[in-house]
Amino acid sequence: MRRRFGTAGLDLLDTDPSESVTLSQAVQSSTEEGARPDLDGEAGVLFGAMTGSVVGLRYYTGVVNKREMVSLVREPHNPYDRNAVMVANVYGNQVGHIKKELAAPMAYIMDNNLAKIEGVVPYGKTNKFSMSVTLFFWGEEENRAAVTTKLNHCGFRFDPVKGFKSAKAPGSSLQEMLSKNLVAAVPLTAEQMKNSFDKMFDDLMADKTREMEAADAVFTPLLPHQKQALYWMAARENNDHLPPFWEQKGDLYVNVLTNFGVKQRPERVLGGILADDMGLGKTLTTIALIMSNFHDGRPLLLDKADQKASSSLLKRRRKDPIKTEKAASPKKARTAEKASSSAGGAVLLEDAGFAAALAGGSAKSKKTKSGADSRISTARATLIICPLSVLSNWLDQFEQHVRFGENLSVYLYYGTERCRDHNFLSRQDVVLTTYNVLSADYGNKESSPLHKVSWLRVVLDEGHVVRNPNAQQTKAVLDLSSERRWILSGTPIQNSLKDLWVLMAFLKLKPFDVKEWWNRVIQRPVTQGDRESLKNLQALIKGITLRRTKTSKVAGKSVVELPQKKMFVQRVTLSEEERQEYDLAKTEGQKVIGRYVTEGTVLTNYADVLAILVRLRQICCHPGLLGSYARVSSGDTSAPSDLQERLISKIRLVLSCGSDEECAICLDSLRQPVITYCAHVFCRPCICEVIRSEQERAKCPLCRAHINTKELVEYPGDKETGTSTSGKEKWRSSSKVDALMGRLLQVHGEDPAVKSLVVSQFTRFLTLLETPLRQHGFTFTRLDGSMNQRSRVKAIAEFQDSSPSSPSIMLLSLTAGGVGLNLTAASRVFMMDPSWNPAAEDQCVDRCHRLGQTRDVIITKFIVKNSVEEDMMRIQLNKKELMEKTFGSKSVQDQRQSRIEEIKTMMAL
DNA sequence: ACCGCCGGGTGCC
DNA sequence: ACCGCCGGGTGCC
Repeated sequence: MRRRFGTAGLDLLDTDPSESVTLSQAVQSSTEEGARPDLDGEAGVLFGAMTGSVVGLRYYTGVVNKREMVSLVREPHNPYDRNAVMVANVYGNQVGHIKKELAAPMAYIMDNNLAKIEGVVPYGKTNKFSMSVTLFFWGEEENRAAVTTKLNHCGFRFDPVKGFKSAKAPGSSLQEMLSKNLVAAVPLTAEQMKNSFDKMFDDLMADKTREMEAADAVFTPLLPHQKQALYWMAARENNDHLPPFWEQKGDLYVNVLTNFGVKQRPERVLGGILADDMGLGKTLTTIALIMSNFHDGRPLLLDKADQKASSSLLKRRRKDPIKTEKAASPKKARTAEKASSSAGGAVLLEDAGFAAALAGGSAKSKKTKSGADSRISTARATLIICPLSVLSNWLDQFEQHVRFGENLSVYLYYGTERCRDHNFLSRQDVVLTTYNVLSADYGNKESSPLHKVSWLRVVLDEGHVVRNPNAQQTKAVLDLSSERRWILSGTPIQNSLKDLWVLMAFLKLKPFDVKEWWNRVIQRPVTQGDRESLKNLQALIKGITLRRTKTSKVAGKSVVELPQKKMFVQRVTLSEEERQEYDLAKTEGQKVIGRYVTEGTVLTNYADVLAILVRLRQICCHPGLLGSYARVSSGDTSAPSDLQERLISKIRLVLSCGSDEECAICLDSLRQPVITYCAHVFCRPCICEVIRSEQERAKCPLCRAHINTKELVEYPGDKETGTSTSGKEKWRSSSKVDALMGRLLQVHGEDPAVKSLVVSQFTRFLTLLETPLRQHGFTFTRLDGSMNQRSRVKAIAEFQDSSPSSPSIMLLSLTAGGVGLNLTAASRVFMMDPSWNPAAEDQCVDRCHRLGQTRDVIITKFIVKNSVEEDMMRIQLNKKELMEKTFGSKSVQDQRQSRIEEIKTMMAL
């Protein structure tokens, strides 16, 4: 049986390992989301705390310190009492049982998932037979009554808040906890989360500036920031420190967060997270690490000159010179194995550990290594797991960066013909596989070859893909056995703090590899805004992560030198005809909105207001953008009788043209837009969160009308009505189109090799632009949100191609593609219309202003004089300033008010 | 456990 | 003596 919990055998006091494994597994399984939904992932509220007693201490070996956190585990099959609740320390060693009177209501509460109960031992062990424990009850508000009633029925009562002083685990007195709970738990958005993490990494660049040269076998010269990463990674792998939050106190090693202590030194964490931004060369750095830091800082392969020159000195440490394994394809594998087994034992090496490693660790040895010093490693191979899409990239990069002729054996463990002999695998230098293959193998547990090898190093490429703790692939990854572990990821936090748990578990950062401790000590307190815990999290991440963004600076110098980025605003004057049309629409809009303003119903009619603004913005681009339905907008008169229909037409009005409206709750671009019966558009997750937290009392954040989940109408998607726009009608230009064409011709005249991005929020505008582009003989391609994956990839590849026949222009919708989208072929950007969301514009520019860009990037923003566009620009600037100043912490009321002000300004009201 | 509880021994002071 | 009191045995769930 494999030890998931892993450390049971480490406690010296633990006399019967087999028993403790079972125990550990009980702890483990009780914290896993299993058959019943669990609470510990969700924050919940603290119902209260009380003191209980732990009895039966003399029968168990688990020890606890003063203020140590303990876990409570139900034992429904206990032969003496089916209500039994056992108490275990952080390593899962049993300490005792909860006294039976109290165990009765606790069992009821735990079995019905009414609350999550957590224990802290206030005094540690004061006598041989029993001790007190402070119990904290956490749960959903709706279960509070049930919990209190049950406890009262059994004669128990929560301690009064005021008199409560004892049992203070760090940062967790009842008072503190209750007061924290009064602060509403506002979940961070993905963007806020990303920002706070980028900030977290920022201040720790300074001490990570030492460099290390790669081994000679690495052909490609490393850039300075890559040498820094290499130094740091090698140092992490060779470090001899206690893991974060562990301290030596007397003869004990104590975790200062949980106050748990053991005699056994906790295992070192060799590895971490390389979280550099895309394009900084994580792959190359990792290859350099593999080549340069084999055992004890020595390179994996010694080059020929070195071998000769120092052969006598190095005799005992040098690699097998007759090494012939080179199996890049499964077919070669078998022959390679034969060759190596005949040559394998030929060299005598005195350094047992090194020798064993060179020969390749054979079967996974039972984890007997205990002391940090006495371990003898037999591991040789590095296992790299990556998504299928980058598999070939790894092979290419090994090929490209490792000096030609080196006997590096890289085995691609992929395809039905893959060699499943774990002895063979453990003799490789590198084994490359995918998450799919790994978890497929893991499906037949007994026979998963990758799980039989003791790896020197396991690397999770794009490590953020391992996120769901219940997924087979996660279990497969966590169950690998390795000395050193690395996670490569540009975005270690995809959505929330929750995502980090798997990464901590993979790195075996005790005690966070067990979810209960991660939740209790980090996740819940941090999400509830506890500063102390956030500091702890920062310290934890800081210690194990290296992250540089393309804008990171090291000692005042940019990590990556990017070409310049220059932004120009080109003001466009409307033609007389356009101006007339614009002013007409504006007067009409002023009337409508003016009425709303005097009535105080701007927010109630927000969808209409937006539609009017969109209409004005469209006229600025091209009067032909006004689709037939857009003209119906201003009043409410001609709307269809059916409410559903009317709402759909409204939401379509706001979104169909591809405009980038934002959600009033998250202030970010709309995701999964829905419209309420009161005609306001939000992200579905945002508005659902409001409804969930306010229940029946839920009101629309914009107009305070009652809302509920059933009354949300989805945006049915853009049905391109494909009417007037397709070239049939007589082509008519616009001032802005003319301005663009003038620029494009100029650019082309100066240097035909320069490529441009033409960006708009209105996809219909992009379509319109196709006509003049064709007329002037430009070749172009297009990328917008409506395209499927296949055609996207094709469009990007075409555009990035440098051949003369490749398109020189890409029509790009502002929000198309993720952050990863790489359009470095372009060095000119034309922003056809301003967006409400400045971040969206920055992100868009970053698609070409990124690593790999060789030219200066010139951005031209077209802004129509005396129009909403100018107002939008101004508002954007204010917003940016405000965000920087206040961290976006404006109250909802303020936001509403400033929205109204914005609209009034724009409509000159 | 320097307790509580149980049950046997014991019985004026 | 159908009590009180004493002191030894005993002890999680």
